Amino acid sequence: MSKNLTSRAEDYSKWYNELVVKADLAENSAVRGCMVIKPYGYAIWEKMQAELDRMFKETGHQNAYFPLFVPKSLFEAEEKNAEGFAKECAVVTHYRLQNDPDNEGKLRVDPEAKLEEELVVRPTSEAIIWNTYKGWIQSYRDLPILINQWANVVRWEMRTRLFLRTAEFLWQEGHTAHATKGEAIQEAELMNNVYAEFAENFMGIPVIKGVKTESERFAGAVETYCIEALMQDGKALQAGTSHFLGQNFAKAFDVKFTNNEGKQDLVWATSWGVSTRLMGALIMTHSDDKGLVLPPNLAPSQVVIVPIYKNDKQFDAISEKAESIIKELKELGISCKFDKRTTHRPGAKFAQHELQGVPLRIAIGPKDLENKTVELARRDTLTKSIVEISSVSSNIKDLLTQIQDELFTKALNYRDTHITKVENFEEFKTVLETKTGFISAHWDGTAETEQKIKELTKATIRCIPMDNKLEDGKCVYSGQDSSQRVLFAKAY
RNA sequence: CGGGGUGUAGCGUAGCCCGGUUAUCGCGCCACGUUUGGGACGUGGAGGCCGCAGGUUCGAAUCCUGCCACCCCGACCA
Repeated sequence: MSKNLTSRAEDYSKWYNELVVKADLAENSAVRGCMVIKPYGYAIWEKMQAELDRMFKETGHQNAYFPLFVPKSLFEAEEKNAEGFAKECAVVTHYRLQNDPDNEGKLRVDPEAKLEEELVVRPTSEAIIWNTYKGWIQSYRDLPILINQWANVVRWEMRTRLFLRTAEFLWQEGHTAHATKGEAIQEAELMNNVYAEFAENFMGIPVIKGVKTESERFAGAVETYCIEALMQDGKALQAGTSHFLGQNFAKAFDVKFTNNEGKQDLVWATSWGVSTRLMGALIMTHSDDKGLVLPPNLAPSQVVIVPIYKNDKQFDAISEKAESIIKELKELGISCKFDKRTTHRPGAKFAQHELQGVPLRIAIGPKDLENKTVELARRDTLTKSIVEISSVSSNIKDLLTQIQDELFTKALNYRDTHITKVENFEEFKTVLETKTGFISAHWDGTAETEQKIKELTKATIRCIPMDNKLEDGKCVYSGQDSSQRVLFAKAY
């Protein structure tokens, strides 16, 4: 194993894969396309979960849990949804194994144990949930239902990449039921806003809120809202989606309610989700050639203390200082780890904590003991300073806030300088190949043009921004009239 | 699912074309000692059904056949 990561300039996707493995976030498993999320990576995911969960509850949602398996007949009920996911479903057909008579010591599927009806391993849970909601909803008094579930889902992807696209992934999926169309749309927009706020304020990832075009829309949705982020290599990443499902699932599962005028009506629905893919977004937004860079909000340890000593006496004196710093930080709500491993030398520890993105590092050695100082190093800027030990905790508190802000600002600057307006298709192709990033261009609104552009350039319409201002123009490809610009990019 | 490639120790590899003692090297691992302000050094040590199953041969990591797995490029996708 080489000591250094492949640089981003050399090979961005190699850099990404190495970083995930070397920073101990995740690794490939014995199961094709499925990853093992390791403790350090999972700790970051837990930070995301905790904050999202808090935000969901603050907006009135409750958690529940629905089955992993969906009977095929339920799965196929909403046709568009079923058709959209059919190609990537894992299906359970049998329920028992037996000893293989032709192959000693091996097992085989018991041909007698075939299921009456196949079970689809959920690629998403609308079907099983709406089948359940049918029993819960009779009157407008039963609405709204505002439920989220934390779960795993399976989508049998042809090609997978750690966190960005795995056959099984962790996510949350909200599924809400409403009495009116307006209320459901409001919910879908609200949750997209929650995602945007989470991405920007908590993860430090600037996002563009928008709606998807018809061809990019979630299978079964009437409208798909999304947040789109831009990665360091100029490719876009869909970081979250929120769908207004209209009455499609109510129709498919016959979910009706009596409104306050005594009339039967179909229920309006939304669903919304973010996944462990956010880990990929996190990595590709902030990290550098030395490894992961974590915004303080997401760091399992926000600060690490590395002791430097020549003998036990020095170590004891340093430990005393370290423990008192940790106590002060704890009172300020800051997490700090004292890396007192005797099995690694300071240089190795520095390198490891940089690789793992710990926002701040304190080093305490004999010189510091003498001068009543510590060395404080920032992961994001890789700068070091000598700080009086008496003021170190207040210093750190301010610095963490500053780092969180600066990471966002830096990413925002990059993003904003990588949205390019183009007026013709030549320019479109040139910008896409050389500058990369988002391209803001007029589009005639047809799926044909969208498809053609995708074939020619691999760029897709990432979204039609929410606050888009109307502007007369000509479609960048067809030359037809257009009333607004949309954002194109190559995407993950 | 189409095209290409690769399987040798925990990881990365040499050897394979042209069969022949004990399968190469680096990292990592273990023990002891010296070290500790940016990935330490020395000495010693452990670790291999050479992807699996057949075949050819006196002899196979090496040649042949079949199978399996994985990777890359396309198509598909959060």
